Amino acid sequence: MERTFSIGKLAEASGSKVETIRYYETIGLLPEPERNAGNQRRYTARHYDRLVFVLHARDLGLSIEAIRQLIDLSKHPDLPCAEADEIARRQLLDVRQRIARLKLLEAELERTLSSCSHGTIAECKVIEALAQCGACERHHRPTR
Amino acid sequence: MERTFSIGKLAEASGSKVETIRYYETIGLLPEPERNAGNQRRYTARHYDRLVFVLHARDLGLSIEAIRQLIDLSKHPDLPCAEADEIARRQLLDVRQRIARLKLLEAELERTLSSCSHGTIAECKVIEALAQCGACERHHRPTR
DNA sequence: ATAAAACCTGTAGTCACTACAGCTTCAAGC
DNA sequence: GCTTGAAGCTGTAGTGACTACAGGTTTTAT
Repeated sequence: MERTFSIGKLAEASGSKVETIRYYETIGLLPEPERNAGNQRRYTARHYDRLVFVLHARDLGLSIEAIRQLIDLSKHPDLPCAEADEIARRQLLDVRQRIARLKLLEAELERTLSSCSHGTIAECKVIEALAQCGACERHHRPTR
Repeated sequence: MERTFSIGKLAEASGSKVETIRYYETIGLLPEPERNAGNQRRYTARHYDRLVFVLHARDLGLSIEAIRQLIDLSKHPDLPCAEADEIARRQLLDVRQRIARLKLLEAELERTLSSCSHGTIAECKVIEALAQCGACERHHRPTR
């Protein structure tokens, strides 16, 4: 019979948390494991593999829904992989957009900080800069 | 008497939403405006300024809590601005870390996608790559 | 045998909104 | 002045992806 381990060991081995594992089970991302005589979850290496898959995908920024789709896809190994490819491609586009946006924020914060002459709040450029409209993409009317 | 406008006009002028404005009021980021005879909110230019300040700060990634601190600071204009400066500085560090992290993800997704030979799911590198450990920073034991 | 650590379920809290239900009020056209 | 539809009101629930807690049971180590 297969070697099994507790939820605590699985959390430790995977670098995640006990609560997260139980949460993934309730939303169906992890299959329900067997229980021992005392009703405690006993995991196998297959659970570990699945959990690591989910954690990696989350680390890459995939939503739970996207991961669910990938798992569903992997249950039909003879289908073409265009869909899986598409999920990753969309994610890549999204990551690139987030990088671009964050770089704008970085520049804006640098601008904000460099203009601060460390006086009192009344003359603080940080607060002032936020009240004004720097590299702002928002559609609003100009400040008075 | 001052010119006032409705919550809808304020939303439109600021590029935000009616619900968001009411939400900011309930959590104390916007002061409660006067009401007209029919109990509807009537805003002034000062409300608009405050809202734009909050929206800009949110766009820059500041948390509601950080914005609350900045607003509190701005009520004491004679204090030194070191604290406001510090909030922006922490935010800049955070933004830079997020950028660095996203760039790792980008590289990983590129790697994942470029190795896909567009066959069937069984041989799909996208799913396979997620199951394995690329540029992964997570502390877990190696896959079998 | 006992005590501490780990586990269980179920529920509530987090953040920053967003959506909805079921009302009241306002503005424009006739 | 009347009607109608848009806009406003309050209060509550839902979102995503967990996280924390209360109050119990089981396992493990001594």
